[in-house]
Parts: sequence; structure tokens; C-alpha cells
Amino acid sequence: MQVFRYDIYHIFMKIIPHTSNCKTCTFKSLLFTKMKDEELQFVNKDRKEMVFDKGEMIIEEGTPVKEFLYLKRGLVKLVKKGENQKERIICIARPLDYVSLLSTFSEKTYNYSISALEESSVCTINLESMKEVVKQNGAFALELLEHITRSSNFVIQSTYDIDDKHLRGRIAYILLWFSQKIYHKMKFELPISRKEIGELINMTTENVIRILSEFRKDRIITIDGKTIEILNLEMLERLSKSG
Amino acid sequence: MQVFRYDIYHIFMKIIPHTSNCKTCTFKSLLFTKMKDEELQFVNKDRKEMVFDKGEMIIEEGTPVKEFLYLKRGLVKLVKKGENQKERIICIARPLDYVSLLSTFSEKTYNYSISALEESSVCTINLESMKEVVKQNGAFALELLEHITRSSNFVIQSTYDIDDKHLRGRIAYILLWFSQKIYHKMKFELPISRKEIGELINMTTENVIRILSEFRKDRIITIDGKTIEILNLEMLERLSKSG
DNA sequence: CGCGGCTTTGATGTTCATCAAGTAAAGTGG
DNA sequence: CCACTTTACTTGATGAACATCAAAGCCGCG
Repeated sequence: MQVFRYDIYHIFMKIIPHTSNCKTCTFKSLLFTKMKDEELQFVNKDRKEMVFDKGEMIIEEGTPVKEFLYLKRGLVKLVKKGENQKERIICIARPLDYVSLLSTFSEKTYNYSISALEESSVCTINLESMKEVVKQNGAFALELLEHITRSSNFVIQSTYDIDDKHLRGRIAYILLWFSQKIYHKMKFELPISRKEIGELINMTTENVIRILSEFRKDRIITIDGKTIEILNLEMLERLSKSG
Repeated sequence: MQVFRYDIYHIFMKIIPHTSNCKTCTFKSLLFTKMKDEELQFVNKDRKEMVFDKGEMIIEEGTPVKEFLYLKRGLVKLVKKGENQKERIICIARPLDYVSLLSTFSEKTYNYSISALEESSVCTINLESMKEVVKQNGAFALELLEHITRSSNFVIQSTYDIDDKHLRGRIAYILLWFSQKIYHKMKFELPISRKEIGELINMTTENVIRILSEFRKDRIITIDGKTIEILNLEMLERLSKSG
């Protein structure tokens, strides 16, 4: 497949030409079940598909919201700057998690950044086109409403859950989350650094490392760089619950 | 105006009979600008308006979502039980803040409780009727989308903001919030107890009291029971920002 | 090869929760 | 309406959890 280079937001992104369209996209059946064929063609007109390398920034906080964006393939993080400029990771999302919509319909500018944690494919649709379809197709609008509120609830819920736990519980929680929700394996490679884990579950880098080491010493997990294997699942679950 | 008594969710609520309707409601112009007259009449058919006294529970966490609900008059708190049964106040809402929608479109049961902090009027509309209107009227759906994402963003944003601050900063933040966003006065009566303030900004009751006392000693505020007056606004703003 | 960022461990200090104990206020039942 | 109970409020003392600081090894990258 041909790959073009394009300069947007001061970084280079690869834009895939329109060899495909929304109608034949595997995502149609998942995200856009309620969208009619002519509407799919309509939004497909100005659709762009882009591939981002691991580490590349997809959206930068503060830039204007001009497009409706969704993740087609890969893994991304949503990052927000606090008042003190300290970064906080709001969530880590796979395709279908749909969290990129939080700003889309109510804000003029993105209130978070999005970065690729793996090579990721992103589709963008002109926001005004999308709004047109929402206006025309209420069934689709209702579906969108459900998706968005579900994402918001997840973010809110997990933020409160994590804040209630002690450091050990937070590490246990996030290891279980990666294992069960992202990789579906007992052995997996962490897609983020220790520092980023801290930004995700609100603790210092040093304490992330310290407690991972503790877990290793207690034979709850093994650590090899970014590769983690869970040895004692029950213990980890108990730690995650007990706070 | 006549008042009937009705038993729903095991508590007594006062239901106001249909002397009014959505078409003449002052809220139409604010919330439902995109709704057509016949749609307003449609949702008005099974609409219920209820008045809750201060302290009464409007919605209990875990009960099924059967209605679309909005606050017409008053002040409410949204409360969520943590995994350890400790309560957390998600937010405090006036009419138009619209937060009761977070569960509405994606969850089978409410994942938070709603209680009245003042005497409050609440309108409920059959949820299925509401979904019908969303399906028929995309412009209205888009408006709803905007409202809901705005509320979610507010909850997420303020949660992160508060967590980043030290205790002094949290108290400063919440006093400013009540003063500027709720009462628009320098002197106001707190609608919640010290314990609830703690549940709202994530600190213990003792420390809420301690820091309020500190602020009093430093002549930043005066305290008379639940009545607070802000004496040194700049100092409070500096404390809120500095963490 | 050296620089910066990531990782790791230890020592130190501070913030905050917890415990305790007492007063005031508000609701409850006879 | 008053005794009674409960809930809210308040202050101080103590200790634990966690952030911060410091120092050193590691790795990738220009």
C-alpha cells in the first residue's frame, strides 16, 4: 500500500490514500451499525486514514477540534496537563473504547492529547459531516450517546476506584487491568514506562518501581524489563480489592 | 397547587399533577430548544414533576434506569459508593448542569445516588419516549450530546484538578466554587456538612474542619456555622492555584 | 563516546489519616 | 416539652503512607 507524508500539527503522519471506504470497513459493523449506506459514503468523502508509529502524538491538547476521530487499530493513551503542568494519563484505549469523543461535541479545542503506544491506525471524518449525519439519523445519534456515556462512566469510575486504593492496590489493579482487559494473557509487555504508570494511577515513579519490586520479591509477579508475568493471580486480586 | 403523595423507591414523594406542560415550561427554551411542539407534547404525556424536601433521596444507586430525569429547580448532590463502601460525592448540580444523564443512556441501573440539598423540583420523562424523540430528531440528539459531554468533562476535569492539590488548595477551591459558581456571592451558606465536603474533595472530616479553622484564624474567611464569608479573595485564589 | 532519559535503591521529611475525647446541635420518643 | 440518643463539629496527639531528595547503573541515540 502506498504511503504519503503530510504535515499536520507540526509532526509527520502517514496518510493512507482512499483505497478503502467506510462501507467495506470492518468497523462499520461495530461502530456504525445504524448508519445508512449513503451516509457512510457521505462521511467517507473527506475521510482520512493515518498510521502513527509508536510514540507519535496523534492529537495535541489545546488544538482545535476539527474532526471526528476514532481508533481503528493499535493502542493509545489520553494525556492531560494538570494546573501544575504535571501530566496525568486519563486512560489507555484500544479500538472501540471510543474515548476520543469526550471533547468532540462540546469543546472547541481538545482538552487532552492522544499518543500512540503501539503503531496505530486512526480514521478522521470531517466533524461537520459527522454532525450532519447525527442530525439526519437519530438512531445513529442514540448509538453514539450510548458509546460516549459508557466511555465517560468508565473514566470516572476507574479514577475514583484508583484514588481509593493504597499504592499496592493501585499497582495490583493496573497489572490486572493490562492482563485482563488489554492483553488477555498472564504474561505481557507493558506498553508504557514506569513513569507513565505513575501518571496513570497517580503515584511517583519511584514508588511504582518499589512496589513492582516488592511484588517480584513476594513472587506475585516476575519482571523482565517491560515484560510482566503474573504468578499469583489470587494474591493480586486480593491486593487490588483490599486497597 | 394540589399535591399528591406517591410511593416510589420506598420513599414518599410529592407529585405535582399535570397543570403545566413541557411546551409552556421555562426550561423548554434552555434544554429543549430543538424539540418540536408535537415531540414536547409526546414526552409530556407521561411526564411527572416531583418536589423533594432538603435531604430526601431522589434516585438510589443501583435502581433501574426507567426515566429520563432532569432538575428543574433546586440543588442536588450525586453520590457514589466506593468499593470499600465509603461514599464519594461526584458533583453538586444546579438545574441545567444536566449530570443526571451520565447513567441514562448506557447503564441498566443508576451507578450513583441523587439527593436534594435544597427543596428541589424534578421532572421525569419515560426513557423510551425520550429515546424515540432522539431517534426522530437528530438536531435534538446533537444538543443532548453536547450537554452530556460537557457534564462529563466537568466531572473528569474537576476530579483531576482537586486530586492534584494539597488540602489547603482543595478547601480554597471548593469555597471559591460555591461562591462563584453556585451562589455568586462572597457570603453564602454551605449546603453540605463538613463530612460531605470531605466526600466531595477527598479528605477527612477532621481536616476539613482544621483547615477551615486555619483560614478563619488567618482572616481569609469568617465562619458562623454553615455560613461562610470570604474576606481575602486573592489569598483564596492563590491558595487554590498553588496546590 | 557522552548525553539525556529511564530505572533502581536507600535515606529523609512532610503531609495527611487515624485515634481519642469532648462539646454542641439536632432529631426521637415518651 | 423534656430526657435521651444520635449526629455533627472541634481540637490535639500520634503514626503511617507516601513524596521528595540523592546517587548510581543502564540503555539508546546522535
